[in-house]
Amino acid sequence: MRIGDLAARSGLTTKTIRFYEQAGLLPEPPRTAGGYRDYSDEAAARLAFVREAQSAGLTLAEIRSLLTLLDSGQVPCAQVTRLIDEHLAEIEERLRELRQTRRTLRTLAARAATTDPAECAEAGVCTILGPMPTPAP
Amino acid sequence: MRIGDLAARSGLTTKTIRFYEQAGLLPEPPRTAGGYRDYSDEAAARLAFVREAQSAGLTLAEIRSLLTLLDSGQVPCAQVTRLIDEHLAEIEERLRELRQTRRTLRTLAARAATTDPAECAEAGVCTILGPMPTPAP
DNA sequence: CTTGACCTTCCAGTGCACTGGAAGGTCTAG
DNA sequence: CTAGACCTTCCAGTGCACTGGAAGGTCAAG
Repeated sequence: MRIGDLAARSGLTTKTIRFYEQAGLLPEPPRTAGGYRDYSDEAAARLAFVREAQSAGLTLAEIRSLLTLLDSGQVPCAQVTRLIDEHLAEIEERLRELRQTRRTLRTLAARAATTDPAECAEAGVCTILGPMPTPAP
Repeated sequence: MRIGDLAARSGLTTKTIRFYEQAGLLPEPPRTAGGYRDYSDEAAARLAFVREAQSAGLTLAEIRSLLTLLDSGQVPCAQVTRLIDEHLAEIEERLRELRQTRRTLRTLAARAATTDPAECAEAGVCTILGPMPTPAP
């Protein structure tokens, strides 16, 4: 599979795939006689993993270290488990934050729904952004 | 309140606060005779709102447009409501994504827990990163 | 043999959200 | 009056994750 096919299959650009290779996220594939990169299906799975991890908020550096560990084969799996657990904890934290923000925005939305534009005009500022029920962190 | 106090109160740096002012997120405060910025308590609330919105994944540009709308006073509150609803939808989407990733990582963790390091050594690659139960998007 | 799609490397630029540092002004305590 | 903390502006740099473009090579179809 050439880089264009892999790009199409993974939903990335060829640019991004070369960038990931250079960043150590994707191993250098074999080349054809003409010098083209020749990917196996495994590469697509790897890219999928990268995107997955990325959407979890992991940086490319973190993903690289995770992949390097996974790849090295002679890795203490316990360490892999620890890494995964760490990232799970991070995700839980982000979930909590997001839920908090959703709560805030919902409050905002409710206030906006019951706010008369006229009332906004009276006060100098739209009353929606008033004292917020935002528990200080 | 001077910028250092505001920084301490909001958990930001003075640099960041000036940056936010320059970015149009925080109105230019009045100055003391000596030229120091002189903030009211409202500024702290505004910064809290910015951080809140930011942790929801909104960019500073989005937050600025939201604040500008809220500030202009003569804004159709309906439009504010629409904006908030949009961002709520985005948050819901991010929550969905995060939950999916959490599922994936948990599967990974479970596999790692039941994987014998010896088995990893046999296959060229740690078996944890195998075929993933990742429903293609 | 040429056209066009696709590939190669290399280097530079973008957008976001800050962050650092220089050079200098202000204010309070001793 | 001076030291030190804190403030000012301005400009440049950082880190991340790409993205664009130039200059040129490869390959299948016509």
